[in-house]
Amino acid sequence: MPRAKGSRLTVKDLARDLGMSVSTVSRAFYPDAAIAEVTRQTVLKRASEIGYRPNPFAKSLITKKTQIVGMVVSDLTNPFYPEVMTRLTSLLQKQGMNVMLASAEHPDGIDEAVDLLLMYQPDLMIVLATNLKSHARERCEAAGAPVIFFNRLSADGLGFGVSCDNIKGGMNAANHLVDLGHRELLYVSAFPDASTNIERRQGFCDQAVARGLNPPQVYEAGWFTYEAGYEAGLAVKDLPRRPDGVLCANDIVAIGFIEGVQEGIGLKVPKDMSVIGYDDIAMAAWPSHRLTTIAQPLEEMMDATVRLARDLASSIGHEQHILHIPPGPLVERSTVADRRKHHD
Amino acid sequence: MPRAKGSRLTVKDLARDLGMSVSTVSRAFYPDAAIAEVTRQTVLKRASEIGYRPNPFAKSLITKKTQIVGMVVSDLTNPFYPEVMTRLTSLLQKQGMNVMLASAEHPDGIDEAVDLLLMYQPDLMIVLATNLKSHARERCEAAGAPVIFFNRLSADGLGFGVSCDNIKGGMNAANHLVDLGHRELLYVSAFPDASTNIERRQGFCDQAVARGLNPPQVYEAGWFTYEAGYEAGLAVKDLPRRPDGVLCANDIVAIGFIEGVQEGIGLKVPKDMSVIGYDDIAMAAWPSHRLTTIAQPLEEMMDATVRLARDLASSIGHEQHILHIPPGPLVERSTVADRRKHHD
DNA sequence: CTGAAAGCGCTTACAG
DNA sequence: CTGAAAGCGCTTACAG
Repeated sequence: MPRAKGSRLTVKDLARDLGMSVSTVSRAFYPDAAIAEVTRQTVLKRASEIGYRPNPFAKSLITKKTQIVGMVVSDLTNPFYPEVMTRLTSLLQKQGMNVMLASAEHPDGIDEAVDLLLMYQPDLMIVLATNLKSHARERCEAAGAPVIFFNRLSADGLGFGVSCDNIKGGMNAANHLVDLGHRELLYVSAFPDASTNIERRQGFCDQAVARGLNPPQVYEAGWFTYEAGYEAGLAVKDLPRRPDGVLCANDIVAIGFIEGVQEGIGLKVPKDMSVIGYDDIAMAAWPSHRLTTIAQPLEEMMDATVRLARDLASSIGHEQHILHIPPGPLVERSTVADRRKHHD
Repeated sequence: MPRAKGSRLTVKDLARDLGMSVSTVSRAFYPDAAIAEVTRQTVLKRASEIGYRPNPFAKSLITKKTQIVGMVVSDLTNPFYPEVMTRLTSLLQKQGMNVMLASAEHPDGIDEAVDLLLMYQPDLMIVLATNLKSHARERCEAAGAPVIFFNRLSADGLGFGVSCDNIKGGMNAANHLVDLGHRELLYVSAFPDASTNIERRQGFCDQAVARGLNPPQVYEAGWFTYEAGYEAGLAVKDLPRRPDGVLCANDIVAIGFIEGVQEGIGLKVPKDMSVIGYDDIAMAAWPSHRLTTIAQPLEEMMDATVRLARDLASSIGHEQHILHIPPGPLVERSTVADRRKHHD
């Protein structure tokens, strides 16, 4: 028997309806509570009939658990993140957690976004944002909320992280190019303070040298965007040496880069220059691009994140650590050529 | 003087610290409360010093306002939505509202996502999702939360909506093509239950007829995705009549369509066929695509949404209505040809 | 296994 | 303008 129009049903309503005490009714919603199974079933049945659900706010006041995970995003122009954000949200919801979102338009706004979310005392924060030098970790820790950095490391290497092994990924790209006879490499760098960018570059450059090449040239595109990649492509003509193989910091940069190289200075990919991306976003497979790229092991990364989230939210102790998941495979498509026949 | 490690500061702590009553302290946070201005300043100053902020959950228990807006998304593969979602989130945050996110992987999951959000008794729901035949509006209304449909209409035409005038947009596209001498039009339709799709189609087809052409052919691509557009492009060869001008349901469909037409059946855009998109997403301007498109008046739409959100959240009465904002301009790029010279 | 009572952190009539 | 008290909707020792 629903009551006044606007207001939700409360435990009291349900208790009165059932002729039980509020304590008993409340217990029915907790699997571990001491309550007769038959009582629980009666309560649950009636609750769903009349549409009663415990008010999560009142509940959190007692339990000190909010079931809320705060999610901070900023790197919006990269299609990788919307997908992660949205799929992670679905997965977390299936675990009974709800996502509160804060978006920072600029990498420097991350700390602000974090503070906003912290007001709601989330059980956990997940940071999908770029900026290595934010103070997100300290702030969350001070507020008692553990943080997971997804696809990023925190500035100090502390906190929880889920990341693919970007150094290894960079190495794989270098090996692939060297194996196919490339001799002069280039790394197109994106946001300089992103750990992904730094690690991919390091793996790529070190491995090139280890394989006997000159240290790769590095072009600082500055951002993880199509536009930055395009500018980098245009700028290739001003490089001291013309590269024959390049790794871009991620797919969206690579797609812009290829366009810049082809339209701006008339070089052909992969005939004149091979290009590899990183992420394997949906767009990389489009006929328009057919980008060869290092895949991210997205499923594994998300599963690991959700598992970690579940544990942390229920206060299961974990040493802070970074989960390094092996990089996904190098997906061969149409932007890398075999140059071995051209060399001796 | 902060207290025990884990726990947040409370009004009591601040009151004790200041030698005031909790009532007085509490009042300092409400602009309309009866409190001496000097007292308020003292409280606010000390609060920010020791880092006290009222617990929003406890607060909402009394005020029945949560400052939460629930946002439902589903149309994720369309880059239009991540951008809207994220920018809307920023704008709402500036108004003191917080966004709780639920994502439905499938259009049919929208109602489920809505229920989940409703648990948190949001002051307002915003639906960014596709499906015209969900019961989102009824459910939200039953739960006492007003709904704004962004870029969509509800199935029954009720509820609040912010939408560009898609019929007008479709007409503009038809006029542009007819003006440039196109004679045989095609509409590439996406999700059949999306109001945007239906309205754009209607405006386009009706106006073509009004201008003396045959009714445009319609190809049902089924989804707002690149892949659906690509398939549609491939399918052009099976059409009874070869179109010389086409409007796609949105940009991402258009980009896929063009690729399909060019790669699959060797026609050139715009030489053999002109194509217009809808939305003017960032990608449309990329050198890879240079898509001619009907822009959405995004800024106006978001501003209108935020204004409406503010009013509704603070219970300012409004008649339910759809805000129809005039469509943005037709942005001419490189996918429409002038065919007037070929006709007499 | 069940119920009466206390209390989570707040706000808001009600007196003064 | 200020404070003491009641109460928002819940959970959880504490008795029984």
